[in-house]
Amino acid sequence: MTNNSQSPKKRRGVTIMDVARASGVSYATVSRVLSGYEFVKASTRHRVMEAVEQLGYVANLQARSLAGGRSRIIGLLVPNLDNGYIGTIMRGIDQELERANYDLMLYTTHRQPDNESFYVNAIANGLTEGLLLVTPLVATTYLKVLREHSFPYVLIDQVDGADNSSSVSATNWQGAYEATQHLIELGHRRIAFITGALVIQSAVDRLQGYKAALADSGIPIRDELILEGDYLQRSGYEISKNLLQSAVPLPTAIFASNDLSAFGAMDAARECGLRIPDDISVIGFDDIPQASLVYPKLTTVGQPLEQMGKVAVKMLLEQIEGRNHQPRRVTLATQLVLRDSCGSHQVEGEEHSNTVKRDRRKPIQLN
Amino acid sequence: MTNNSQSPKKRRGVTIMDVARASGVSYATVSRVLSGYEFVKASTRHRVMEAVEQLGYVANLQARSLAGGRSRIIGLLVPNLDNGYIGTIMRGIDQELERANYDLMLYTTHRQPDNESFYVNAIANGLTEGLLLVTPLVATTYLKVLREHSFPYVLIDQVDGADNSSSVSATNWQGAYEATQHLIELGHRRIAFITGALVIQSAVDRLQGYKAALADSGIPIRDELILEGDYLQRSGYEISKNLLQSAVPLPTAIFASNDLSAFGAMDAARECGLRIPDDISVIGFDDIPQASLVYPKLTTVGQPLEQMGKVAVKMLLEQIEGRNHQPRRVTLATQLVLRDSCGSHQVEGEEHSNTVKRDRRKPIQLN
DNA sequence: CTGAAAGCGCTAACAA
DNA sequence: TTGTTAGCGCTTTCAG
Repeated sequence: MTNNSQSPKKRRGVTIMDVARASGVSYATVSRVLSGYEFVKASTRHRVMEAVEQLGYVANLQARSLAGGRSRIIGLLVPNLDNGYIGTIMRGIDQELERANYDLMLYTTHRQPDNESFYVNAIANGLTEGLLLVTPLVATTYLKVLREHSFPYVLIDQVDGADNSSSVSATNWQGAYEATQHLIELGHRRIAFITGALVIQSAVDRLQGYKAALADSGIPIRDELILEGDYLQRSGYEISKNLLQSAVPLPTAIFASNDLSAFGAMDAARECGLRIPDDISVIGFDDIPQASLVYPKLTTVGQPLEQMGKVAVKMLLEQIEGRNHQPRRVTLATQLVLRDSCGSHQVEGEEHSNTVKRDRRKPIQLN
Repeated sequence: MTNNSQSPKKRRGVTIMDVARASGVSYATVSRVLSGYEFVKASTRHRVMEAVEQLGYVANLQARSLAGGRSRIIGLLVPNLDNGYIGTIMRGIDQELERANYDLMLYTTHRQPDNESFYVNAIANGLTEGLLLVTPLVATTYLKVLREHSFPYVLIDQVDGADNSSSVSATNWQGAYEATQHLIELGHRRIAFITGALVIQSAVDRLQGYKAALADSGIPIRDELILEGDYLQRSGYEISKNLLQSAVPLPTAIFASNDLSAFGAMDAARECGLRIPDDISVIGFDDIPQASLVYPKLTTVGQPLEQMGKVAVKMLLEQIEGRNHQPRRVTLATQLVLRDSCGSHQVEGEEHSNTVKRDRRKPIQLN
């Protein structure tokens, strides 16, 4: 009978026992050395380390974690991997995790949005020491689960309105305000706004910022210029197409709630024979990597995505390592990134009035 | 003395024991039910499942895996997360993993390229059931380790020349051949080529494909038009800048070994006052998402990155699930993606000769 | 069909 | 300073 077992066999590596044998101590001592326990005779430590080296021993995370140790793994829950947005945040997360010597488990939920709660369960029960959530559309139901277990987690680019969760987000309101103001200063008066899905707080904040800026400049808010989108390029395109084909007079600028929908708007504008920025200005939000690749390069409100990832990790580790358990809400500043998709517009029958100037951070000029 | 333990306390969830108690069976039976063991009385199974449901039991992966079960986690080792390339592959991986109900552990090695072997160790010894490697620059040393442990792994976009590893890659040679041929058919004769790092097999293959196409068309291969790059935008830029400032006569087309360096080439061309594709054509390789966003949209050799991810997962699972252990090398077809960055060039003193036509797959026209 | 029991590799008291 | 030992939660024989 041949020995081709059907089930995958577990191949075992060098264990702590092997090291113990090789260095002539009990395996508890090996464990002590490995965990950096202080009171081990230097010579013993030395011998153990040598054996470790020699045998190429690497700890078995699961056993360690099962036995009450630390897995040094944190989980990242994201809706999908479809655009640079997540990727950029991940880069920040990854960098910070590296510094702290943690590993990353990636959970994608593009699957069953409802079932996210299952994940959370599995995770909380499982090998992860903490969770990073980039899930704008979460049914906040499972945040409760996490909190009940006092399981460490941090929300990214999302706040937990009712409850108190730690979160990292950006100045959505202000970013939108400044972007709008920028357009106004360029002379635009008819500024269309494409929202994100309005169940998302950040989307609402951006809308409010837009409205506030208009109001502060005494420009009437026209409902027909506010279109509800969902942060996707496709909807940005369709909404804009529709708008540009029907609105009279045409808006002279479109402010899209995120870069992706701004790309859609650009496509639509082009298809309608409009030149950007000559005939119409477009401004986005996020500053994902593609923003500087499209043509013309997109002027946008930069979110410090990478930074947000980093900060989130820091906050999470604070919780995990027991330094701080109070929920903290950190808000990072957005910054207007001037590129090529916005141009000035001659306001008819009005000399270029000195529009409201507020104290504000200097936008940066990028290429 | 207050009870604020400094170390993160382990919070325990519902265990198999709880379920056993609740359903009045031994915990071994619960385990059986959970693992889909056939010979359990239907009624028992039912009772157990109910308890599971009711208690919200979720298996502890580590315990399961430690005890010889399956963790259903596979590891992905990547150099970094810096561009859409990895992201696209990941998307494919993720999709396939979802179907098979596995989770993903992400290891980024942008850190210490040397230390990758450490990872492999840690992983092989750890919680992962298999490994996907997207590490073009690996010191193949640790592949040996994996093989010795007969640990399942699959290389993506990379082949293991000497040894026999399972791998998924694309038709690099042919893709480059076709791209070059395309340029030739457009009338180009002076075609510069920016290589990838030539320690990478795919980079070499692409170079060979380029040379072969030239040779087959009777066009001399000029060393001064072959520039060694490293797949990065920056080097693509610098190399091209340099070339465009010094070469006489100028090349009429640049074939960059990947999209990123093609972007660099485009930047350089623009800076030199050259219009694309009017003055100079640029063609890339990969077809990362950004390729259709840059201006003009990049004509490129499409690699089925997402598909490669999927196939890699399939192959890995074949190994893990014991269906197939022989190393398999799968090569997926590349496809020329025609966009806007290439134009025809009038060949001087030569009527448009009927260039070599081979049987080839039809390129696709995209926007 | 189901229970009992032996670990998987490691950590963390508890002794010595 | 070091050894002994009891689990962590689960899978898997081995007996019923």
